Amino acid sequence: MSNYNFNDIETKWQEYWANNKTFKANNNTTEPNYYVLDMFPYPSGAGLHVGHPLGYIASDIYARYKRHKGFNVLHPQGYDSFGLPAEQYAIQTGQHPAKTTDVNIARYREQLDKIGFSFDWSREVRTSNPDYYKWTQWIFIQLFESWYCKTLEKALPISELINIFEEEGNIGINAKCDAQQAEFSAKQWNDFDDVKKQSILLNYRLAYLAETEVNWCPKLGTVLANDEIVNGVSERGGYPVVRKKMMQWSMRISNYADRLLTDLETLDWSDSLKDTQRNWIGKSVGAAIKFKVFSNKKDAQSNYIGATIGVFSTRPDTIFGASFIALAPEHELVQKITTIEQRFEVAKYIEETAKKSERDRMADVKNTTGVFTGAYAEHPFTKEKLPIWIADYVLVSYGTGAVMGVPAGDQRDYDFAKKFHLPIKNIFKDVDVSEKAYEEKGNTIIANSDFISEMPHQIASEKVIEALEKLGQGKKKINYRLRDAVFSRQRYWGEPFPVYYKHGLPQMIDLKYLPLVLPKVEKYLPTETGEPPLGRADNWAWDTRHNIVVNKDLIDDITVFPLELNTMPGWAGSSWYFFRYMDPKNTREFASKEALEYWKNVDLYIGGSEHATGHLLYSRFWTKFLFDRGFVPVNEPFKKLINQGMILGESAFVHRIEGENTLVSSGQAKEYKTQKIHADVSLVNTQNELDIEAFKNWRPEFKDAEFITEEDGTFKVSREVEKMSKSKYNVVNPDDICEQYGADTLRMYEMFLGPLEQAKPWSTAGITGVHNFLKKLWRLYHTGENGAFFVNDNPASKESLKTLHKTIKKVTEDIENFSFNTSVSTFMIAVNELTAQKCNCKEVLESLAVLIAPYAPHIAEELWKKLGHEQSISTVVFPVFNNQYLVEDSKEYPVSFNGKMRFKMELPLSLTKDEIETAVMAHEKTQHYLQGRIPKKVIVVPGKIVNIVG
RNA sequence: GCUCAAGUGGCGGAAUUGGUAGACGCGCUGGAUUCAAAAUCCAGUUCCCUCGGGAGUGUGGGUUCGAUUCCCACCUUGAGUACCA
Repeated sequence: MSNYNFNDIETKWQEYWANNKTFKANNNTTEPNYYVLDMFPYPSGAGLHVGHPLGYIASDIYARYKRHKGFNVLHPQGYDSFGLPAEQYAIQTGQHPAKTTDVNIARYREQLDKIGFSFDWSREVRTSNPDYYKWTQWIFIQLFESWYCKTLEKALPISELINIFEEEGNIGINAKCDAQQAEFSAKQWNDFDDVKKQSILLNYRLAYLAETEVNWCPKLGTVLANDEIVNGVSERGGYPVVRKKMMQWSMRISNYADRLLTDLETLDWSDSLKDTQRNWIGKSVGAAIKFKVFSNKKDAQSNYIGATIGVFSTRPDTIFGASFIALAPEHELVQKITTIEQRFEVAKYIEETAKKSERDRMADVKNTTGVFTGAYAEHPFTKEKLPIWIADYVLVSYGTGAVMGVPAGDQRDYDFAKKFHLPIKNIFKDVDVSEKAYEEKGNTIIANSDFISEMPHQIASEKVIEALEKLGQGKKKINYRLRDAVFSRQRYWGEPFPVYYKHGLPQMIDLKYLPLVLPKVEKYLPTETGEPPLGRADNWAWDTRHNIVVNKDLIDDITVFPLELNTMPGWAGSSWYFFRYMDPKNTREFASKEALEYWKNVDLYIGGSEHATGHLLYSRFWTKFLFDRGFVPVNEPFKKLINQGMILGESAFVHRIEGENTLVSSGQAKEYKTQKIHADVSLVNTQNELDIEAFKNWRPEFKDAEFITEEDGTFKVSREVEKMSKSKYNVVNPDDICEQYGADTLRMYEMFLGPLEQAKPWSTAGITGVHNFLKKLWRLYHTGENGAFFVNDNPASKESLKTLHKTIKKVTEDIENFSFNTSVSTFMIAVNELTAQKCNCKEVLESLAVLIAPYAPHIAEELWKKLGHEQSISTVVFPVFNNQYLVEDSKEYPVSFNGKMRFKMELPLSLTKDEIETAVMAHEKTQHYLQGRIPKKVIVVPGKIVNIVG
């Protein structure tokens, strides 16, 4: 007697894989290699729910499949273990975040192990481990020691830049750096003192220290990157965010904007994800135009105040429609150009707008406000004097922080002109702008515009740019929305910067003395003086004579200096971890040249789309940088990327009659005015019946509540699909599923739920179908007396071979296309057919076990062993599809005409090629299609398709 | 507002170089087995119907011998982004 005892089987094989290091990847083989990666998890205290493993299961199926196909597969896993929740827990409890993190990781590992993943755990990485963040610090130093040459479009060592400065100054340098950098000659450079030189170099370094306007979250006590803010509040916690100027480390990611954009073309990612990154980078092509500023309307050179306002416009063709210039309230020229009469008004307006938070400003979009500066800008062609206004619809952080107002061509300019009674000049042919602006481009023809009248808008744009260049008042310009990434966080639980400050200038600690390990602090909060938590550490100064960390009392600014108090953001460690897996134990390099050369980049990366503008962009940026500097051999980290869809929860609700302590079953709820209250899904069975007693215990405030049931006496809840989360009481734990149905059932069911990339609700109700399938599969191999294992060596029947090869074909295609959901169906059909055929043929059943192994590895291993094999099934070659088994037994021939027509026709067995051609030509539908036309050629692909060309 | 994705039975979903729509599973109905239940097995299950058939893949058009699939317009839902000049 032998039942499908999944718990025993799974425990047994999980131990076997661990003990035999079955999935250990080799760094040096002659076989082809393949790198399958999951986005490593942040180990939160809540543990895993059934949604988390979805992507891991998919990647595991693919990794196992690739092993069967003879690849040396790298399939590692680790933890993104620096992060906010552990720190906030530390603030509340005083427990060191490292401890919390270790506990959480242990729990994660336990949960992951139960699902039977083929991870190579010998390569585990943890970003919070000093052996790991040593190299995060090292990469930071490399960024600091690099600049970006625009001519070569690559990062170069800063030492080369210094050489150029010494020889030629900075006049010939085509670098992307801070725009304000003044020109200097070689002689001037050599005469600068060290402090001056260092501060100039900071303007070129890829990691640089600068006073920047940042998103400050007072509640979290830290700055946030743009991608960490959602709807004007912090992504984590939902706290308000304000703009604030602070001295911060930043990354010059904007240097890479163009490459990050164009190289998207080379990647096998989904279009929607590429689009998200394109939008985020936000390239727009247009013109930079300079307007001379005059103190009044009169056309006299004496009124020119010696300043120009630069604007950026994507529509230089509309320049003759400009009727005003608008500046952002924070624009640096505001003070300089405002006339005496307008000073008071302007100051008042700026004060008002400064008070508004980012959020208020967003909420207030429809409300057009502004104030006149008293100054005028000269139109470069008409010499007309356009009034200069200040308006808060202009953003200081985009373009130049100033726009030319063209009411006819832009709705915001139009609204502004209407409100302040500025002229609206129609510069479009046959277009009505009396009600609203005309923003379409299409085939617009320009009118009333001097030398560009009657031209289509694209040509007009080019002509205007040409003319501006002649005047020296403008040129073609490409603008990006992507801004440099702030890299400092005022937190404890992150990588310390390997930086100390000598006379206020940052100095890097040499690699030899890394890692610079996080110091101990008694509290994880900022200091009373507003310094980050590291300000509380006593041992936090750098002794340059002994190259060690010492007590900060010893700071003398001669040999002992203060260390940086900020830490790195969460994305630092996750931007390069995929390289570390290649050589995780290396103490001399972040990964050896050989390992990097062997594995190259990640072949398949699976993870959530929420990282589109964060992790995935930063990783690409760092990889390109490391590539430029020759540290890695690849320009892009992730060749193919799949976003798994989220698994949603099915929340359960009980209906409560408003104002009463009475709960009513969902079928009766329409009769009353009710409100819905979340009930824990574990208290509800698959028929949506609530366990009333358990519910009362769970929510004691309903202990005495009255329950209005259905007529049959049951109490039903209503269901709604929501995100799976603890607060919605709809979390399903994978451990429970493994316990009740087994890991193989969980794995197959998660795949069966629907397409990998699609969001879908979890419903435990349907799991029995998949579980039954595995039981049937088991029975297929146990047809002996009393359910004993039984196979025979008889040759396979034609029928069974057909079933088998149909299945091989479909499953292979499915795996290659990541349609894991349909191959589960294919397996079900195969098992049903083989059962009906009473197939006991060893040969067929062996192949079937291998086919199923990537999906349900435990049962496959067990069956494989019963079939008499010693080796793990994971070493077995995947079955190969053989067309002949389908052809020989098939009477139906799908027919395709020149790629346009397909139908099935009944043909006798074993026809020759010529006979098939004749039959096809005589076929009624063929005749109908051809309608007397004579085809040039008939192509016959055995058993599959007939193509008629002509 | 803009960008993208998706709309198919009671439910999750199959089916694309355009060729029998609804595979597979859940649920439901009936039957077998059982003292009974669970489990298992078998049959049925898009809708309408006068049992001959008719309608049908969000809506309306178009291309085609033929459209869930391609094209146009619209509606709905979801995701991202948002005063980006």
